[in-house]
Amino acid sequence: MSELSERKKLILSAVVEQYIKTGEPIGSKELLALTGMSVSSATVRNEMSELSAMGYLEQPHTSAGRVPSQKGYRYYVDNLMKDREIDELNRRMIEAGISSAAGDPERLIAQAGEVLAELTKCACISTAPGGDAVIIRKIELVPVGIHSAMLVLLTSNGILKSRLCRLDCELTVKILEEFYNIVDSCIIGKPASDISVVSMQTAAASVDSDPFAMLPLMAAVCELARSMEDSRIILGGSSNLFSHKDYGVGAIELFEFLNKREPLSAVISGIKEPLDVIIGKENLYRQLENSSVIVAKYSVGGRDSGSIGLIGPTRMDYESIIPSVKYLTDIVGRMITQAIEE
Amino acid sequence: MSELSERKKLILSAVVEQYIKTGEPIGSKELLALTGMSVSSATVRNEMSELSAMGYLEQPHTSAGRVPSQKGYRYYVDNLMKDREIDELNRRMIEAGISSAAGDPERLIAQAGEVLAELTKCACISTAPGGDAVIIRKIELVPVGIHSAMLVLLTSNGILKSRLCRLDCELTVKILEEFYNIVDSCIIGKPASDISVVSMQTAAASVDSDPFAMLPLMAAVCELARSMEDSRIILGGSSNLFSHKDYGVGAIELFEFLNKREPLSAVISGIKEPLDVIIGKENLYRQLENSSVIVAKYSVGGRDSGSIGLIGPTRMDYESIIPSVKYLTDIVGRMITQAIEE
DNA sequence: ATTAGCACTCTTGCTTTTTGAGTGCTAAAA
DNA sequence: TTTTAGCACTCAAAAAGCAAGAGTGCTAAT
Repeated sequence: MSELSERKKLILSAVVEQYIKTGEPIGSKELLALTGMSVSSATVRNEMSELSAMGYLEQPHTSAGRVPSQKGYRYYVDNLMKDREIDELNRRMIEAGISSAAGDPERLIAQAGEVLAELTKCACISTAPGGDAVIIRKIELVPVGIHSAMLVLLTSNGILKSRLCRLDCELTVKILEEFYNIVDSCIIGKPASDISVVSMQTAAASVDSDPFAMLPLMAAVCELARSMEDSRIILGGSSNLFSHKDYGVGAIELFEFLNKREPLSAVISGIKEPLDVIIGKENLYRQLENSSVIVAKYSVGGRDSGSIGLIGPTRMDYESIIPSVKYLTDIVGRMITQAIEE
Repeated sequence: MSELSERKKLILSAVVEQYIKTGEPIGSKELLALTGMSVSSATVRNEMSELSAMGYLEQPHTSAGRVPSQKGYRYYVDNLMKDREIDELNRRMIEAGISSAAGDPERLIAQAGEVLAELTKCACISTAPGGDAVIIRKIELVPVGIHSAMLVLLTSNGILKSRLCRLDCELTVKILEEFYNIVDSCIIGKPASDISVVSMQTAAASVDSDPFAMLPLMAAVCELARSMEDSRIILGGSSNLFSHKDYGVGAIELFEFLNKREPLSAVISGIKEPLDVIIGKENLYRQLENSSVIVAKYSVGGRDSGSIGLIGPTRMDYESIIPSVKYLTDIVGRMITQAIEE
């Protein structure tokens, strides 16, 4: 597939990089100045013309310069781009930005997304650590009033959710006791995905005293367990999208698409490589056809646990962003591993 | 100040209402058709001309109809607008929208804001219940690993915050015990605003064993107490602003302004009336000069506890939105009161 | 105090012109 | 065969011009 002549590679690469920098189509003269090649502009024009025919470049209209096509970006990312280390500056920013949230995995991921988004002027979607085997570690029921209590649920990946719930009857010591019995026998140590409405109902029914007292509590447990799954997706810095004139008013549509949340998990999950770049129309969703997505997985304790994805215009600075994403997933993985395993 | 003739009032009122409806400037003929007055268009023109001179109306350009000026809106809101009940439909929507979050004050406010924003196509900023006298009701420290524990803090207004924290040494029973001692004696029952870094440090120093073990925990308590204050502001439905063509591209700037969060508390606090309308340039911030803000306070157990504010274009439907806001603050206040006091 | 009539002003939408960057092609040169 | 100079051609974007229409403000009559 790498059948391009060296000169073509040089030209393609220059077009991509310059276009990323300026956003303007590149003409033959400009290109000449840029690369410092010692041929005439006519020669360059011929080469560009061929690159167009091959599908790597395209022109907005007949009398304009060239811009990279989707295929052009792809070739650039796969073959031409240098594999840089992360900028010193970016590294510092990332470290400074996330250090404050070091101990708390959920906050850490949220913070990391925020920092990365700010740094790259992209939107960031990420998943809190989790994966297949989230098990419930601990449940506490803290009485708040006579009829209400705060239910707190803690999972093996260090995520905590809470919810205030109201009882129909008074919250007696007996009820508390029975609640903890059920919890200890049927919930603790189980995967969160196993907690279903029916399993909770049968558990509640097995209780000595009034089982109806237990129901609202069990329902709340279910709801929390469920929300563990749902709320894993975190969106950060989505308003950065407005700063790119590439999108124009389309930014609004994209913004609203991202804010729907539901489709996002499909966007960043289901990659096989540790880092993947999806360019333009390669995306599943029409709404992303002018965007590129860079996703990387992070792993906790040696196993894949979540991923962090960046969304920005196709014309994004791949060469500098990719190392940042790589670095971030790396460090975040290490930090969470450290926080959880003692 | 109510020195306008009846006819002028009728005209001003019609201009405001029609402009709110269509967004187009109103000409003399259209106005005539609208009000059904039995005079000629020339007369109406004279009246409009006077209203312009008085500052209640203005024209985008010489040959266009009139639109309300800021002063015009102000007069309309203060004197002309009918004091309606909330629409049956809106009431239903609100009730349906917030019922699911009934038990949990923080979620309730967030949800209420979301619903109100959706209903009115405005952005909604609100403050979670709190006010001066938030006291700390309960603190739990749930061990997670040997070196880390989840700190959970619950306040009198039903808000719960949690944070995972790491210790430098092992988390022994002794440390737990001493921690709870400090908590019981120095923290529980105190207002959150009293929890300062120094008071925590002295508390930690008073402990038998290694006081350094306690420090990270105390720091975390501080941080949580502080975050009670900071995170009270909730922003909802801000992307609705994009649906108003009034803002044009200015919507982006406004959106970014709102997303900064910091200035928002100044926007919705500091009102004296139970419900206040701030129109256009009356706002403190330049970024809001084309917006109006409707703020209402809600009270929990008889005392002011927080507020809910709507932000939309100056050309918003005051007459129908105001009753909705009034109703929502009312019902939210009642619900939280019920949830907290048993 | 109203009203009819009319001249005047400006936006809006449309078409036309101009300009300039950039190409593609051809024919000559290397 | 590859490169280059030269030139005609294309097309978007900016500028300029034009016609229509809505709406006003003023004046003089009612």
